[in-house]
Amino acid sequence: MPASTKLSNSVKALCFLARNSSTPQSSATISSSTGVNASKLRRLLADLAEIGVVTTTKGASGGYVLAREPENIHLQEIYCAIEDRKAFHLDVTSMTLGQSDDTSAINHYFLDLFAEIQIEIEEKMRNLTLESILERISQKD
Amino acid sequence: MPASTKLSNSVKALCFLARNSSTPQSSATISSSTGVNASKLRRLLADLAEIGVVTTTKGASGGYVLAREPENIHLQEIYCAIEDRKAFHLDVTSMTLGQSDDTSAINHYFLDLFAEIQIEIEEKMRNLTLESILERISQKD
DNA sequence: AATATATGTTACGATAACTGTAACATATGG
DNA sequence: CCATATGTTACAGTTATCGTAACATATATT
Repeated sequence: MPASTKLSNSVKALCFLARNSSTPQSSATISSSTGVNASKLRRLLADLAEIGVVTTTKGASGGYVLAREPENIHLQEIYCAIEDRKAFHLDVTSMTLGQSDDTSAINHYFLDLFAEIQIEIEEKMRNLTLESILERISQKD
Repeated sequence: MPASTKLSNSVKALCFLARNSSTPQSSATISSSTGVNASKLRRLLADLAEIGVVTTTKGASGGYVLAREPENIHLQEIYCAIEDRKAFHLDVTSMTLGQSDDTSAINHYFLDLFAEIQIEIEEKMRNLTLESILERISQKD
């Protein structure tokens, strides 16, 4: 799953949990409401459990519960938890041997540039909380 | 080709042209120096010719020449010329029918967010000229 | 005018990524 | 003991990417 899809799918699940916080919600329940495949949800929520965004309980009447208030959950930590490969797919073709110095210098240049952009994106996401997203999606225009 | 790869490949070609500006350079020549496939170079350079960044001449001893000074060429226009599909691959899974309002609202939320990020990236690239890249890659640390 | 050279464009097979789903081990409440 | 849920792995179908080849078009050069 691309980083962006994982991120939006995670937020879909977390928003559902925020709105159904009285009892644990199973991946099947979340799936039928959000439309995201249950297996994929489990994979994402397992990662989010590791960083303490949700708590999980197995067995009958188990499921997922939001572990923190929505205002204390921000996109950046979600992104970091679910994303293994670095970056938003801003890749430069891997350097091949025997090319000119310029070519590898330019590769480095763009790797640096993309890393910089990556940091700015994460900085932006650090200021976006689940709370703010819930507010935003609640107001119908 | 992903946008980021197209961009770096374009810059590789343009840097080569900037450093060999006395005569037209063929795609084959640029390819052997940069390591980028000649066909792909022609595809990219054809787009760059349309926006007047390079001029092309066909036939014997023809090829590509930089049409402007490197300080008047910036990354944003290169990016826009070569990129057909929008955005740096910050996609949200296409919305499926029959899902909850929240789900589609969240899709919209991320589409907006990614569009915003996209604009910021382009803004950043507008300030990066070919000249500045040439300077940067010339200084060996 | 003929020819070699170069661009512009399309097509194609091979490789890799993504999608959706299934399957199953592990754990736990009733 | 068993139904239910998570955690994890695997797999086939589809889609995207990659590198390359091929060829039509155009044009210097001889």
